[in-house]
Amino acid sequence: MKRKSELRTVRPTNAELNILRALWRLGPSTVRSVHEELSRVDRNLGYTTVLKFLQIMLDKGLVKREDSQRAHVYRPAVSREQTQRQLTRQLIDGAFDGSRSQLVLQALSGADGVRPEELAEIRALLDRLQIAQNN
Amino acid sequence: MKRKSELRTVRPTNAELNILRALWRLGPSTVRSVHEELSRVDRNLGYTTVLKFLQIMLDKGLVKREDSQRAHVYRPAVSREQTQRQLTRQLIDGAFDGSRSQLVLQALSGADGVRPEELAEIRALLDRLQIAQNN
DNA sequence: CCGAGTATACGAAGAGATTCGTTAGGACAT
DNA sequence: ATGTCCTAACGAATCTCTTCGTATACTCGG
Repeated sequence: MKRKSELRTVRPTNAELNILRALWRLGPSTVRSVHEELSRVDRNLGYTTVLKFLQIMLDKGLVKREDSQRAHVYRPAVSREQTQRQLTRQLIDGAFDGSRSQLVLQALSGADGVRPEELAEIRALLDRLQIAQNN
Repeated sequence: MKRKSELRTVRPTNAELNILRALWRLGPSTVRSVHEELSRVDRNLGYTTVLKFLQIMLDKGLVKREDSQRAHVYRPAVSREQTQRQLTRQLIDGAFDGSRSQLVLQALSGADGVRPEELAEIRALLDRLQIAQNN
């Protein structure tokens, strides 16, 4: 009696996030595909574990399912960007007292490896923001 | 038989992070102080709940305790910055496939409220990074 | 039709996180 | 000394997350 009552999107747990990442990489996939993909990294991950998670995530509304075929096909119901936004906001609120820029500074400082083109991209975004503010 | 075996710092849970934030704000505090501080936001938080968490956190090495007085005084054993770094790294790895700059772009875009001085600060940091790279 | 192989569904165990109730002891005013 | 008021300590209930074992059902080649 709760399946349809998703006003806001649910926060994926760590394990769920792993599954979502596989789905974002692979696109619509069977349980088997997802399991194989994740097995590359975690050798001991069980098939039914993945299946169970996908069922849970279906219930939470994190994935959608096409079950016309015997092997059901799952796909993400939340976008990568949307999820990244959600988790980032959560971190900002939870650990940076709501200060977006503190997070940015944290992420950039001690930066051994931010590539030049990334720096340029960030700089470009800053320019756009600053222009927007001057209006 | 595990108290002293902290090679790396433990990831604080959500509730623990709340307590740490209170301690970072207040400085060394009794259970009562922390409880009062957190009660402002969560009206229903019990005193013994806070006490229990502080005991757990002491065990995990997240806080230190001065128990010469009857009312023990707790203080953070991990710094705010250290914890922010840890959690940020975790988010980058878990949700941004290790790309620091993707997180930065995410945090800045859709930015309704990044104040001008914050933008300037970020820009200054970028300058420093770029100079460092040209050496 | 039957068995081997592959799928989903279900339940439950075990670990971790969260929250308190209850107990017991110290301080101190009466 | 006794009752009141704080305090810490424990243990336990509850919830969530993670992981599988087992049961059951479908499919297809022989």
